[in-house]
Amino acid sequence: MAPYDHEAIERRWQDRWETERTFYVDEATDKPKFYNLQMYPYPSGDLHMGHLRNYTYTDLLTRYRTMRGYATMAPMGWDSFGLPAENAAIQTGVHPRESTEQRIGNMKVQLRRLGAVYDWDREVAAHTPEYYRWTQWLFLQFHDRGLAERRNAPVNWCPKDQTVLANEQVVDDGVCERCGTTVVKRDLEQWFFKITDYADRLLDDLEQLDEWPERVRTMQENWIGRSEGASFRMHVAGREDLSFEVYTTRPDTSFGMTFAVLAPEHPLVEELVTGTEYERPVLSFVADVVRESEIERLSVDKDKQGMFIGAHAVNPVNGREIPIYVADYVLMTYGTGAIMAVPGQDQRDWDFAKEHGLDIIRTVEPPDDFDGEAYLGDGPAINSEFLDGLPMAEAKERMIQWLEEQGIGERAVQYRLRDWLISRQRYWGCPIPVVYCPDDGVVPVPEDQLPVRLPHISDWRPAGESPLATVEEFVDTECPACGGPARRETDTMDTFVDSSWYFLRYVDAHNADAAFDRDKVDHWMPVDQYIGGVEHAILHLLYARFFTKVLYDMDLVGVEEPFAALFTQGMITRDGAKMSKSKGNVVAPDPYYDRYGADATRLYHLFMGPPTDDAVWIDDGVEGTSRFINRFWRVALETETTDRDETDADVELLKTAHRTIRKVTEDIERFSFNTAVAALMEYGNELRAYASDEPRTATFDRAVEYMTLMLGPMAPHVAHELWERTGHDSMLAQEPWPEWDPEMTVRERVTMVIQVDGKVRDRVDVDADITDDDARATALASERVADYLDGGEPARVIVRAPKLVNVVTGG
RNA sequence: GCGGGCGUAGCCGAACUGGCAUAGGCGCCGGACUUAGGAUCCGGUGGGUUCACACCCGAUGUGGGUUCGAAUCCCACCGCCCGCACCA
Repeated sequence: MAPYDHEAIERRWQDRWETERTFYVDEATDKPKFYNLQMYPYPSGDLHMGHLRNYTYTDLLTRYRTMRGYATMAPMGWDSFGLPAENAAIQTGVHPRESTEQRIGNMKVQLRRLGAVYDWDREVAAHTPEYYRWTQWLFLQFHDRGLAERRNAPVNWCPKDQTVLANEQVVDDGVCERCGTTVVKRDLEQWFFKITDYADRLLDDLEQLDEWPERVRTMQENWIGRSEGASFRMHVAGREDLSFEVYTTRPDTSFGMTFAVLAPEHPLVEELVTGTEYERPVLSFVADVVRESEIERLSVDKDKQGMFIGAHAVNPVNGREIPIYVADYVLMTYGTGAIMAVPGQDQRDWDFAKEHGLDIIRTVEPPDDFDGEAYLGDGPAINSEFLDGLPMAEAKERMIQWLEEQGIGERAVQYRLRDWLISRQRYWGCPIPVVYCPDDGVVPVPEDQLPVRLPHISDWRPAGESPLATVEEFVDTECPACGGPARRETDTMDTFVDSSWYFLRYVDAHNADAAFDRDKVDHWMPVDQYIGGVEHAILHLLYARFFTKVLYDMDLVGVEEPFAALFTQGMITRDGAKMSKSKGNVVAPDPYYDRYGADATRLYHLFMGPPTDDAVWIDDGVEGTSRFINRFWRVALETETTDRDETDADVELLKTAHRTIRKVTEDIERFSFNTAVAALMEYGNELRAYASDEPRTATFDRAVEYMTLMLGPMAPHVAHELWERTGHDSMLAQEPWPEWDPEMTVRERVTMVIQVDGKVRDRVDVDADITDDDARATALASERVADYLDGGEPARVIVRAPKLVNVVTGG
C-alpha cells in the first residue's frame, strides 16, 4: 500500500487545479449561480493561523457548492491601499507599492499551499489604476447626485509632528501614537459622503436580511441610532429676536423643564454673553472644553461641567422662565446642540441640577417603591396640566400634537449616524478626483481624464499636510472648466471607499469602459454568501450597503442589498489575545503544512469549535485530524475487494453511511463544520471497525466512496487523490455530492429508555414503529421496573414511543 | 448606563423541538509491536461497590420555580465576553 505522502499529493493537486483552471467559473452554463465571497484581505504579509480559518471556510463552501452543481464564483482580491503600508514606508524607505505587491505575491503562494481555490481571472487590487479609476468615477457619480459634499470638519492634529492623524493613530487617552503628544482638534475642509440621507433605508432594510446574524443587524441598528421625538423653538426671555431649537425624545416631560443647556460650541452662547459680566468666565470655560480631547470630553464617568450664562429662556408650554446654562455634556454634533433639561426624568439633568442647586419637578409618577433619582420609566403624567394622568406614550403623542397645533414645534427624528468623512491626509490611497480653481471653485475632474494617477514619490514623510501636497507636478494643474491654473485636491479617500464596491468589480473585473456591466451585475448579484470577520459588522458592511443603494438609485445595479447571506467567523486566540503580528502570538502554518499537510490543518480549523465562536489555538489539535486522515487513507487502500455475499453488517454500514451523509450535509448547510467533521470521524471509526473483522465487499467500497466525496470540500487534496486511486475520474464531474436515501436513514430497531420517576432504570431494544400501548406494556414488563414498583401500581405512565417511557410511582 | 451573548469532564467541545448528559477530538494512564519511538495499533480515562458481569450515587456557574422529566423554559444572583456609550 502506498504511504500517505501529503507533500507530493498536495503539490500535485494544487498544480492541477491551477493549470486545469478547475475553479474558474464558467458563465455560459445553465447551472444555477452561486456567488461565494469572502472579505478581501488587506495584504499584510505572511498568513498565520488566525487568517486561515476564514479561507478554509470559504474554500469549503466553494468546493461544496461546486459539488452540489452550482456555477460557483469565488473571486479574490486585495484591499491594498491603506495606512500600514505607508507607515512601513516611512520607517523602511520601501515604497508602499513595492512592499504591497510583494506581499500580495507572497499571500497568493500561501493561499495556494492551503489548497484554497479561486477564480483568479477576476482578481482585483484597490491600488491599481485599473481599479481606482472606477473608485474615482464612483466618487464623481456621488458628487453629481449631491452625495459628496465638502465641509469644514475637525481632524486629529498632532502639534509636535505638525501632522494630521488618522483615528487609528490616536491611541490610549488621545495621544499621538508616534510621539505621545496630546492630539488636538483642528478644522479642515474635507469631503463627506452623505450616508445620513440613507439612514432610514439602511435601517428599514435590515429587516429583509434574515440570513444575517442577529447580532450584526442589532449592531447596525444601534449604530444608525434612530430616535423619535419632537423639536421646538425656545425664546430667550426679554430678547424677542433670539431663540434656539431643542430636540427631545420626551416631549411629554416638557412641564418638568427647569433649565436649558447649550453646547459650548453653540453660536448663541457667544451672542448672549458678549458685553455682559458673564462674557469672560463663560468664554474661558468654553475654550477649556473645546480644547479637551474628544475622549476626555465624552467620558461618561466625568463630572458634568457647566455654568449659568446670565440669560433665561421661556418654556413654551407654560411660559415659565428658566435659566440657560452652557455645559460640556451637551454635544453640538447631535440634535440641535441645545436641550431642555428635565432633571425629574433624566439622570444627566438630575446630576447637573443637584450640582447647581436647580429645581427638580417630576412629571411622571414613579412607582411607590421607587428609590432612584431621575425616573425614566412609564407612569401617569403629573404636574403637567393637560397631560396629567396619561401614560408616557399617550402623553408624548398628545404633546407633539399640541406643539404642532400651536406652531411651536414638530415631530422630529434624529440619528446617531453621522455623514461619512472620506478625506484622508495620506499618500497611499485613492486620489480624490477634484480640482480647485480660483475662478470656478470646486471642479470635478472630467470622466475622460480618469484616472487621476497617484504619483510615484520617494519622500512621503508627513509634513503638516497631505504628502501629495508636496508634489508640485501633481498639485499644479489646469482647471478643466476654464483652462486656467488650478490646484488638485491632495487628500486621498478612506480605504473603506475602495472596499464598498469591490464585490461589483469582481463580476466584470477587466472592463475598461465601465466600472461593471449591468447585465453581469444582474447575473451575479446579490452575493449568495459573504464571509468575514465580525470586526466589519458595522462600518464596512454599512458602507457597502450604502453604496449599493446609491447605485441602485442610479440604476447601475438591480439589487438594493448586496449580501443575501452573511457569516461572521470568530477569531483565533492564543495566550488570551487575538492572534496577530502586533501581539506577537502568531502561529505560522508552514511547519504544520510540512509535518501534517494542508488537509489536516484545514480539518483542524473546521473542527476546533463552532465557527461563530472565538477559538483557542491548541498546538496538538492537528494531531487528531492528521491521524484521522492517515487512518482513512489506510482503510481506503489497504485491502482487496472480495465478492463475498452481503451480510447484515453491510446493510448496517450502508445505513450508517446514509445517516452520515445527511448529518454532514445538514451541518454544512447550517455552518456547523465542527460537528460535520466529528460525524466524519465517527463514520471513519465505523469503517475501521468493519474493516477489522469483515473482508471488504462492494458495499464497503461504496461506503469508502461516500467518505471520500464528503471529504472533498474539507480535505480536498487527499480526497481527490483517493478518488483517483480508487479508480474514478474527476471528482467534480456532474453533481458528485452524495445524496442520502431517506429510507436508508431510518432505524428499524431503536433503544427505548425506561425511566422510573425520571431516572433511567432500563433500556430495551424495540421496533422503531412500536405503538404507545406496546411501549407501555414493554416497560411495565421490565423486571427492573417491577423492582422499583415493589408490587405497587404506577401512579402515571408517560409514553413517548419509541424513545422513552417514564413510569411515575407517585410515592 | 443601554443592547446582545456565554458559563457542560483536566482542555476544546456535542446534545437540532424539554426526553439515555458528556458525541468527536486533545491530553493523560496502561498494553501490543519494536533496538527505539515523539510512528502505528488496542484498551482505559466523574466517584463508589465489584475478580468480573453488573449495580448504585453525583454532576451542566449558584439559588429557587414550572414539569412525569430541565444543560435546554421562567425568576433572582455570581462570573466572563462583545457592541454602543453624557446621543437629550
